[in-house]
Amino acid sequence: MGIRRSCAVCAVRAEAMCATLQSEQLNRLNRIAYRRHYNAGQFIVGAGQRQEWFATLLSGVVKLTKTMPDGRHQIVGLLFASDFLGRPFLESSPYSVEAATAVELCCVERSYFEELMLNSPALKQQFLERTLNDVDAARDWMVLLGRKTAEEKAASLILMMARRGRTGNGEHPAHPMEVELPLSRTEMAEYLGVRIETISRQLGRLREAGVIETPSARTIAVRDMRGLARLAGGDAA
Amino acid sequence: MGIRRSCAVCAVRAEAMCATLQSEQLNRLNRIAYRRHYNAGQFIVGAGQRQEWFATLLSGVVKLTKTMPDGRHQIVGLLFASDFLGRPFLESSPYSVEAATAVELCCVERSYFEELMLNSPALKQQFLERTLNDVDAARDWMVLLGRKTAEEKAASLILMMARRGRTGNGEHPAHPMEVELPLSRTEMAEYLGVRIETISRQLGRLREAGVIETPSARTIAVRDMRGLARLAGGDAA
DNA sequence: CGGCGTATTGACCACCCTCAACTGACGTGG
DNA sequence: CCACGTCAGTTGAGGGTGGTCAATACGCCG
Repeated sequence: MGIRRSCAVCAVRAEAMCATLQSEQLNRLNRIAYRRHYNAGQFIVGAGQRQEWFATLLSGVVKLTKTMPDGRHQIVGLLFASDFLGRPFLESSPYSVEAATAVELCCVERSYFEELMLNSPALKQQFLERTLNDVDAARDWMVLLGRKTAEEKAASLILMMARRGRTGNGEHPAHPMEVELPLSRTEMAEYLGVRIETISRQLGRLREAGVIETPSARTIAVRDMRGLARLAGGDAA
Repeated sequence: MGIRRSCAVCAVRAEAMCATLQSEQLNRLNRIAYRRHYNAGQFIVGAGQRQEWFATLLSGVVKLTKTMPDGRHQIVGLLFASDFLGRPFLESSPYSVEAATAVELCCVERSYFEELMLNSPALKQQFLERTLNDVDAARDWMVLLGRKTAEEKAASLILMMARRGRTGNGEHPAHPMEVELPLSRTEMAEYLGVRIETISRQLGRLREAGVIETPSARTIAVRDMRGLARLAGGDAA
């Protein structure tokens, strides 16, 4: 208490989109931005729904999912800390947005953000480059979904998580490096385009191959990063 | 002869990104833009290669493909007339770019385009909105790759082509509506994440179901658009 | 007509899906 | 303290979709 929440002490400030803002704009942002909290599993925005605000993800993991008329799900993207949440210039969200873990957001009104983008070329540039990266990431994932085997898919996911969720303790991470999965087996399956049983079996195979250990259902220890990358089918995907 | 190629008579001017440019900028563009031609199958930019120019696609179809170390291919995007070709703000192309049909491009130097985006907020806005649409399209395709059956994939592709390649002759297109496929069977397979033989068989099934006819290998006549959409698994993907 | 590349068709099989039973962790209540 | 229910994950058995390999048909061109 006492310390007002402020951009100055924001944990993701350096990596988030607002990093480009000038002090004057930042002061204003500081006054009008507000927080939202969600528990794991809660819906944030439904598909086809209009979202009246945009946000930067402060902590937790958010999943973007699409659902077919008959109920088949596909996770089409994950958001991590410092990522932007929202779809400007479109009336309704093209997918549903859901908290995969407990989530903390830093939000601004839709209209404010759109105005800010008009007045701040640097912000727009930031947003553009992020969006271009999103396209690249989505296309990378298309290779995984369309061309990789179940084992390669599982290995690729663990690899991605290991690279994202850096422990941050220096150049040479601990061996075996532990990865906390923000996804349940069901969510892993929805992300990789396979069934949950297949996930279980492939994790078993990776364990038998000696490249990972599974101390608990949500924890994976990578024993052989090189071998894992090889089983993932090469990173040129 | 006589008529100098000019933006004023450009067939895709209204839909292309340069539509936002003011007359002064357009005059300059008119002087320095130049054309490139490619035959079907030719490489335009190799993966990992630096592209010294960007372009608007005047005619033809361009495919963006990714290749795994062992040679597996996945088409991760198609470009049609008026689409933008290039990846600003990145040193090397994240995929290889190839002509699917004969292709005509209207090109400008990379440095010129990047400068133009700095000076023209409207152009940058255009580009941003296009890129956001690319993300949405890629994510739609992720649903197809991860969740649809082979039959749904085939139906979805034909449906997409039917909607893209409008004959332009009014509200009620001819019945049966003919679609000229810009892709070979191999390319269809690489786009849908299946084998070429599967494409053949699924087209056969759609023919037996009475929703399409195949007058020639590259021509598909849609007899029952509604039925095709149903077999495609619903458009909420 | 022969040759070549593309597409189709057939036979077989493997990978992954489906359905089902089982295990383990956790929480509640008797 | 243990019985019981619940939920997530694992494991097993069997089957279907789509992959693999091979032969055949078709279209185009010299």
